[in-house]
Order: sequence, then structure tokens, then C-alpha cells
Amino acid sequence: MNLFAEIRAAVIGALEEMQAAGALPAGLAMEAVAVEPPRDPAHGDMATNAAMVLAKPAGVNPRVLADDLAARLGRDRRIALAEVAGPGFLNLRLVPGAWREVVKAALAKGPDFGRSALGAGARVNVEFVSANPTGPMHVGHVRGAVFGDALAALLDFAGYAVTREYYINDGGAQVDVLARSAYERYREANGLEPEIREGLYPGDYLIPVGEALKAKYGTRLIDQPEAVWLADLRAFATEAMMAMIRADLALLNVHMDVFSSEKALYGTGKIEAAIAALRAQGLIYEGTLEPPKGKTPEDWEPRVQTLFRSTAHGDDQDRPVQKSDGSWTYFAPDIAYHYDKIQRGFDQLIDVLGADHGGYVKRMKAAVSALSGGRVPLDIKLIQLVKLWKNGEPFKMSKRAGTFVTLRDVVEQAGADVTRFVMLTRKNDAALDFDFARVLEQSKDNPVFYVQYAHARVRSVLRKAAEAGIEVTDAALAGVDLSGLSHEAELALAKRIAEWPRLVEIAARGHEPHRIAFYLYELASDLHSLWNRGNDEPSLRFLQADAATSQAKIALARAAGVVISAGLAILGVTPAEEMR
RNA sequence: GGCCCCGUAGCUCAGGGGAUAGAGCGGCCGCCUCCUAAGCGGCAGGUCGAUGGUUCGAAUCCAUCCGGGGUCACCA
Repeated sequence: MNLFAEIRAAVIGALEEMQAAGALPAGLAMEAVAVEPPRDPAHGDMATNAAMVLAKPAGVNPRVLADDLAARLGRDRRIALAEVAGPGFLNLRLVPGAWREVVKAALAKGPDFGRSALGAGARVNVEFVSANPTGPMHVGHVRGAVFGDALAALLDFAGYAVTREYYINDGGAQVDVLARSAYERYREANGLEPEIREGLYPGDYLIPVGEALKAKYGTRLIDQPEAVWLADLRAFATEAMMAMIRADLALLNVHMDVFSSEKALYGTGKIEAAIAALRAQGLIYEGTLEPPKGKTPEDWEPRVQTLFRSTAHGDDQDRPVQKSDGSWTYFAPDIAYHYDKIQRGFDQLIDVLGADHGGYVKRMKAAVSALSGGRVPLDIKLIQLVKLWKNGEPFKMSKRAGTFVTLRDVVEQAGADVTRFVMLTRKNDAALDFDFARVLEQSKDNPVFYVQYAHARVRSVLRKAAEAGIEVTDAALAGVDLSGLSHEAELALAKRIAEWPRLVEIAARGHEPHRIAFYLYELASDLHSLWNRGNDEPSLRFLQADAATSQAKIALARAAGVVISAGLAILGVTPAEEMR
């Protein structure tokens, strides 16, 4: 039940009546008509801009239009008052019963309250993390992992068929480096001195891989040329790294549906097929790129390469897909990978990438646009940096110096719930400060505890009520007479609950899971506020002497709890039962 | 130099065509014999980076500029 959508439908219905009555011309575009909560509650419960938006195209005085609309909406039994205000807003005040219906709906639908049909089952592929399989995940990956997972959950809740996918970059030179690094650890496991040369991965995490290689190969590979072992070790070490990465993701409660391999695109004709598809559209040609404008690199020299005419689809410059020696650039398998996603039948693609991939956005969108004939939209969400702080000091991370903060470090210190919530309490395109001291403090500085506390308070009320012999199952509460809920503080909470389905759709449309976190904070605030009103006004406490009165108030609290828990589920955070 | 992101209260950030721009922290003043005070109420604090433009209406859209960050051809 989305009350805002329902009232909007009533507004549209009234406008159509006016068209039928000849008060408005036929064929008006109604998309811009909105029904929203006004910024100032004094203006009412909902406001519509219909008169202002339609006055000009209809050629009607906005005041006349608004008055007519107000009279018609006033007959709706859910609307107590419809009045024209300000520059032409139509402010609506709903009867208390409308809000009580929302509370009932929340209790009846439970965790599914707010679930939307917005996506209409459209298939969406969310690709995220895709960390190189060369070591454990570090803090830099955490935000993208949490964001992608929450976005996927949000889209699922909004009615999309979602696939969570990880693209394994196992085709490039970095896995050769990994294999050579693992080889040195293998030699070490056999009692030899490892030669961790400059450019190899020095991390301790490869020591167990060396041991495993010894167990598998014994001493057979020692002093053998690279050509003998490179391919095998690449596969072995990559698999070991992916096992580690899966375990790291599990610590954050992130679980992928599909792992796709870059390597699997080579030698199978997939890259060739993707490039051929572009070539068929005349988008592949041999040519020489202009040097970058303004600042030409010292060693710039013109080169003839195979280029993708990405400028035909909005890019600033055409992009090479083959190097001058004929081998593929990194871009070619990426094109093939996205082509594969299109061919698997997805209606929408989303890539979650680090902000350092900004320069990559236009070319990838161009490729997807060309390969799907403009059918499949690609949204690329760039995740800004996380700056680590510890006790007010910037916490520097350097692979070389060995001060390497892993995902595991973060989760083991802060916990998955806190980590996830904090990472999601910010827009993806704004940088995020992550202060260990503050996050570990478990104080009110930390919004996750504030929201958790609200949920715990609801659970506490339910426990107390049950002890007092009041029936508080969701089924019982959903059938309770709610007419006792009439105080403005109680209705304020019900109104916030009513915003939840609308908020879900806004967040899903914009691919903005952070809106869920901010909404939950506001909902928690309303609950805490009502709770404290009970200190001064005993009639506002949830537990009353009379069981029936208690049930109505508890139904409201429980409805808030239902929404908090549904929202936290999208964020991947466990709701707290109690905070002791 | 090109492209992308950011610029809103002392600090950290929401709001991204709508009415008098919000929250947390920090500061000041209050609230526990009462469902958990990890909470609540109040006060102070703003030329929404700047200038033009579009619009009935701009923090929001467009242009230019100024700050900050990222990125820029055989690395993925």
C-alpha cells in the first residue's frame, strides 16, 4: 500500500473528470503532476503541484483549476481538507483513518510492506567488487561491496529480478605476477630462499599457497623454466585468491550469484564475436589517435591501432581495442563481457566501480549502447574513496610499507553491521570518512546504534506486553481497532511509516541505497520522540492499563519496527532485539 | 589542457524544480520515583563557492568562472 501513489491516482482521476466535464482540454501530459509530503507539516499531509504544472499547457487560470480540483478531491473520503495555498499548491489533509490503514497494512504485510512492483520483473545485473584476484580484499573494496549488495537488495525489493555478479580479472598480466609470486613461495615451502623481486606481490597471504603447491607438486617444479609451470600456477593461485575473496565477502554477508571469468573470454571467440558485432555496425577501424589535448606525454608517438568508434555513442575520443602488435587491450574483453551480459538477456546493467574508473564510463556506455542497439541501459556507479581515520589522525595505507588494512581487519574491529551501515550513510559519489575510533565507540555519534536502539525499544515493548498477558502477535495486532490512535505525535509516526513505500521507489529509481539509511534514521527519530513524549504524557506510552488501548499503541510501534527491520534487511544489517 | 565527481551551519553531511533550506556532532539551557536517558525538548549558528541565464518558481536545470579531488594512448 503506497498511500502517496493512491492519492496521486485520485488526483489524476479528478483531473480526468475535469477533462470529461470540459474544464480541462483532453490530451494533457500528466507525468509532471506530483503528490509529495510538503516540507512544512503545517501545510498539510500531502501537496500537489497539479494546478501549477497544468495551468499553462491547459490555458486555464491556475487558481480556477486548483479550486475545481480541490472541490472534487474534497469528496474523497480519505481527504479531510483540500485547500489552495501559496503560488498555487493544493494542500491536502487526510483523515486519521487513512494513516491507521497504513499501520494495518504494515502489520498485515510484515517484511513485504513497501515492496514495490516498480521493476515489473525486469532483469537487472549488478556487477560489483570485481577486485583483482591477486590478494585479500582491502578497505578500498569494502564500500563498493556494501554498496553493490545493498543496491541489489533494494532493486529486488522494488520488483526487479536481480543478479549479483563478480567479474574476475584473471586474464591480464597481473595474474602472471601472481603466479610468479606464488612460485617463490613454493620454493620457500621447499626450504629455498624466496626471491621476492621488485614487482612481485610480497604479501604473507601467499605463503599458504606455496605450502599447498608443495603438497601438490612436491619438488617437481623447482628449477624448471617458467614456461613449464606458469599456466598451472596461474590457475592454482587465482583459485586460491578467489577462495580467499569469497571468504572475505562472506564476512560482510555479501554473496554473489555469478562469478564471470575474463580468462574464459580468451580463445573462445567471444572477444572476436563482440568486436565483429561492432565491426558490422561500421564502428571498428584502423587509425591513429590524436595526442591528449593540452598535455602531450613526453614519449607520445602516433601509432596505428584498431579503434572502436565510441564517439558515435557519446564518447569524447575513439578507443583502442587492439595494441599495435595485434593483441587485445584490456578494453576488448570488457566489451565482450558486457556483450555477454546483454546476450544473457538482462534488461539493465549496473557496474559499481571505484572513482578512479571515471575515465572509463563513457566508453563502456558507448559499447553497451552500440551492442544492445540502445536497448539496454548501463548505469555506472562510481564509488568515491574511503578515508580512514584513527583517533583523529589520518590512517595511511600503503602496500609497500606493509600497512595494509584488509577488509577482514575492518570487519573484525567494527563488525559487519556497523561497517555496512556507516558505508551506506553517504552518497556513493561523495568521499567518506571512516573513523575507527568513532565507529567502535558505539555511541550516539554512530547512526547505526540510533536505529538499532529504536528497533530494540519496539521489541522491548512487545516483550513487556507479552509478559502482561497482552496478545501482540502481528496477526492479532493487525486486527486491532486503531481508532485510539489520534494524537498528533502518534499520527506523525504513522505518516512516516506511510512514506516508506514511496521512499523505496525513489531510492530504487535513482540507484541510491543511502536514502534508505537516512530514512531509517528519521523513522527512528520519530519513534524515539514519541517514546519520550510518554515521559510527560502517560497517555502516549505504548503500555497502558487497558489491554485494548495498549494493543492499538503497540500496533503502531510494531509497524515502525516492521519497517525498520525491512529497511535494515535491504542494507544488510541485523536488527537488534535489545541493546543491553 | 580535456573529461568526471565534489563545494550547503564552526565540523561531518542530507535535500538535486516548489512554499520560511534540514539532521548529527560541537556550543548553551532543560528532561530519568515513568515501556532501556545508547534517548528527548529548546536556543544560538546560512549571501546553499561566484556571476549570468531558463522558469510562474532555482540550493536543485543550463553556461562561464573560482576552489578541492580523480582521471587522461600498446596498465587492468
